[in-house]
Amino acid sequence: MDNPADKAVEAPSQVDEAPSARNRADTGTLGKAIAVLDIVASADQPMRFTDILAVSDQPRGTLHRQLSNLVEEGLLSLGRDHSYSVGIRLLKFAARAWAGNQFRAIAEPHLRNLHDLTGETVHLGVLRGNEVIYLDKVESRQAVRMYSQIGNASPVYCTGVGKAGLSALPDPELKAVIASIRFHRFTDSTLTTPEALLREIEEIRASGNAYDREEHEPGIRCVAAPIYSEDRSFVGGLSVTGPAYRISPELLESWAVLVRNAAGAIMEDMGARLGPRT
Amino acid sequence: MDNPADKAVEAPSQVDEAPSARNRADTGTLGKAIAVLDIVASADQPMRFTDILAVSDQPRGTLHRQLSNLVEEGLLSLGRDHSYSVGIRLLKFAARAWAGNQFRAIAEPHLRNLHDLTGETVHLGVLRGNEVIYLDKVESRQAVRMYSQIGNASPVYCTGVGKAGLSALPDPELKAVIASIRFHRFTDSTLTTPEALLREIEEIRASGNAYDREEHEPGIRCVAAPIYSEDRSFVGGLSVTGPAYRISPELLESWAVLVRNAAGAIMEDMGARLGPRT
DNA sequence: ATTGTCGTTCCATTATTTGGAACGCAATTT
DNA sequence: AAATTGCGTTCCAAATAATGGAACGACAAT
Repeated sequence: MDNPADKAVEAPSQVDEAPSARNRADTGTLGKAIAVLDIVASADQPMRFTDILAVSDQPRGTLHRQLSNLVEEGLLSLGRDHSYSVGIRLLKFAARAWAGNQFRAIAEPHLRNLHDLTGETVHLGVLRGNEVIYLDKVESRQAVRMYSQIGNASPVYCTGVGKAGLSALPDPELKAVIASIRFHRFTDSTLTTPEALLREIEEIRASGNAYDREEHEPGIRCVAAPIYSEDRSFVGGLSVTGPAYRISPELLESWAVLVRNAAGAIMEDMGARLGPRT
Repeated sequence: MDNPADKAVEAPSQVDEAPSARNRADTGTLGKAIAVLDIVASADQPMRFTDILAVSDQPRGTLHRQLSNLVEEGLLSLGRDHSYSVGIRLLKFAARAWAGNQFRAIAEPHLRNLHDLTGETVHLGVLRGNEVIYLDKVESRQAVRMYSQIGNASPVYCTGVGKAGLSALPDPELKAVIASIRFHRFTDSTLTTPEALLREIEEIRASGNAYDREEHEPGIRCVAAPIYSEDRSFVGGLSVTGPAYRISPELLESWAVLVRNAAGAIMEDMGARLGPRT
């Protein structure tokens, strides 16, 4: 594996204990088990015991019991070749999470409207740590299978929705999230340093729009805008995405205001339906 | 092969720990936390603390910490009105579970084929305890939104896929599952006793097909067939479903062989791709 | 003001997780 | 064939985290 520019191996004394108390949230035994689950879920292929042992920092015996419990609960499934993969029980949970998600339900008509206006694919996502999780999407040709994008987790620093979300975070949290990123160069345009990212966040805050200029996938551009609750306890975004050959930078920019308006409308609706409370 | 008179015969040295020893699978702290998660996920509406307290048999302090941990981990989300709902982090896990699921991938072309032959909706599901979880579906009009059925959990005893799956279980497990069912009468035709269910399982074993004759939803019929691994460690099924006004019992029965063939083809494919190993 | 409900916090007791070491089994090497 | 290596699994005393009864604070209704 090549580590060209992401040699930012450690910035040791950067974030001292206090600010980074974010991820050290002490969720006890559950947290450790879910961390193991996350390792398996984040892998591109089924992992065997030793693979997991290498990346988790748990001792053999402990890890084995954690995996066994996860399997027993149906959160993982253990193939006959001793490979672990994510269990189907999670489908049930996710189906409920999706169907019951207020934000998604409120945003949906606005996504459709934005799609009608632009003719391109519209995505809705929320920030979760240093990832963005897509909640919904609207596109013309439904040839793509369900679950295609929904539920997918992508990095914050090279997606429109991700950067839009970051721009809505208060500075302390923003710094904490950025500090937790391990930058990977997906394309020539990918931002690979905290400094470059921070600089762009400032621009996004000024303009109200984030752009993905083929930073995640070559040939894919998008314009996004942030969506957030008043207290910033909830942060997400929506975006319009299309192929570079069809979407010129100028066209993309002409959609910026539409995206901002849609984001604003969604926030207004959320305020109306959730917000009258102090 | 049928064990006709295996009534309440107790196999003394068998698993007679306790009738409910099944769910006492000792997954420790994790199991308790997931049980709480399941309570929230199974509810039709967001639950408040006291609601959960009433159905979980945990003391206040304990439950509160479990909920807090689940929220902290993103498996639950806590609304400002103190209501808990399933967290979006589960979407990420589920997306991986779905995309990486071998069974689903192998079955997909057969589902499409079955849909082409019948013109009606085809479902694929697996057994999970006394529920069936739908993994995939193929239908003509994609008007229904994604996640519509996929990931949904339905009772085993009143769905085609569920009863088909049950018929593939070895008797001890079958009895254990049936013992764990809390029967609910959805329609006039719903089976509501273990005896009636067992009787029907025998018929399914004999014929190879399970039917849902408007037992779950009025006006909805389906014919199903079981799919299982050789050692029965994995059990599921597939079905063709349609509205009663369009699907006569005779038509439904004429599809039975198609459904059985599709199920057989899927099992063959699974054997080829997973099975040559002893 | 008063009572009741609900969510939250506290802390000594208790039960669970922990993790180093050893085991059993294949596949590979000598 | 015998020895070795790699891998998943099991065991158990020590360490740690979960437990749960009780008290607290906020808010609403009386």
